[in-house]
Amino acid sequence: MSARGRPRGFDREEALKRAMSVFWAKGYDGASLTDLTSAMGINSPSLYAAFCSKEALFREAVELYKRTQGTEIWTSLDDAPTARQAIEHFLRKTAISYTTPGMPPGCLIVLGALPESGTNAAACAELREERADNVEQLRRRLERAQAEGELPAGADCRAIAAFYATLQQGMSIQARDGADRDRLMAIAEAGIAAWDGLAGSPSD
Amino acid sequence: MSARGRPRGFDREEALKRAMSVFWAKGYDGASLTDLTSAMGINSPSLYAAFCSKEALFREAVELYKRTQGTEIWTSLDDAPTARQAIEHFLRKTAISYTTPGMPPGCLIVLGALPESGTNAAACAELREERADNVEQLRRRLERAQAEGELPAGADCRAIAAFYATLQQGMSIQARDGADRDRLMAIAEAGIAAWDGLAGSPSD
DNA sequence: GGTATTGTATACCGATCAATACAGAAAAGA
DNA sequence: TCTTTTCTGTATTGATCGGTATACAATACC
Repeated sequence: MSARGRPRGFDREEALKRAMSVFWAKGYDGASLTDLTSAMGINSPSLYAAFCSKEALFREAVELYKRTQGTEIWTSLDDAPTARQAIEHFLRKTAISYTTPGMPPGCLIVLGALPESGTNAAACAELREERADNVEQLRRRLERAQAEGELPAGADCRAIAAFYATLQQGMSIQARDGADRDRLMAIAEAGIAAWDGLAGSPSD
Repeated sequence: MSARGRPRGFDREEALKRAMSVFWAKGYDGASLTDLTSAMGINSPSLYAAFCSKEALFREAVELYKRTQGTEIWTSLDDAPTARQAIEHFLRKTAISYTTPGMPPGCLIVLGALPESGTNAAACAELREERADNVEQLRRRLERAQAEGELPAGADCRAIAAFYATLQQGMSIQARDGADRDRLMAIAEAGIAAWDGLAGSPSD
């Protein structure tokens, strides 16, 4: 690696981690450069030299978030032997992840940038795509269960996937509103109790 | 009425209606005074003379929203003869209200101001209280059903209420993400299909 | 008409926004 | 040592933020 010139005086990964926390807590628009730089312990020129722009920094923060936060929510989807167990893990891990001590409540992907809410067209579009991806992951797991005979052929996997994704997104708002882990877990358990009604009798 | 002085040159109610639309579409922080005044067709001094401040205008906009938008969602709660039918109406009216043509998708109460997301401590607190009120309304209806014997004595009304409120809040995000009425209705139907699992076997 | 009262339009306030110009500091290569 | 390269701190950019001072216009009361 060509390490010409003055070496960087801060840990890029650590600074990114702190930027992620700020975006997570305040959203893209709510996180000012002053918020970011003071949390990262650097000045704005250093931020722009290392991350190009607020938007690029946000993109990297989202990548870091996906890589490090609540990963078990999605890995357990495919690992669980049945779709029912997959959904159980999905909801319970969500309840736990959204109330991690020392971390902002709720999910960066869900709360980080609502569409049409600000100047952040790119950030909005990126998060919306992530959310759409999440619904797809759920749908694929349910269709697998359908192929394996766990779900009846008539089950509307698309609707059930949207249902659980919607519930999870609502849990972000609940967490942000102050719901503690027990309260979130009770919602998760209700979602699990809902499974039989959904898997058994698909809506017409 | 003391109509001393120069009469107001615009319709206050109409201007408030337009302000509500702007807040609804962009949220408290996302709605700039320029957005508001240009939508309302007035200049900022007129806005401040009529509504005192952005925060007070937002408060009035929220009141107007509660008074005019999706009222059937909540009136049908008490009107429906059974809790099951109440929840059916609740979810279906939500799907319809959140995708009203010509109106911003989703709900102002849910999307208007996320906690910790900006400079709007008062606006956040107000909306959070509204959301908590909504959960309470659901809980009261379920407890009534419990008293009437529709729900078993062991049912966790608080958890079921939180579950449906959470689902509804998630539907706001789905709507804002572009889900059309059919898609939202499919989620609502899934929520209805979930009822039996919830009402029959309360989570331990 | 004259005065008091109230609304409107223009132009502006200090603060903050995201983003940079610039100069000095710290390293590598010659 | 000297040049080149890159990073850092200070100070600043133009734009926009929510909110107003001021002058003028339009009405009611007298």
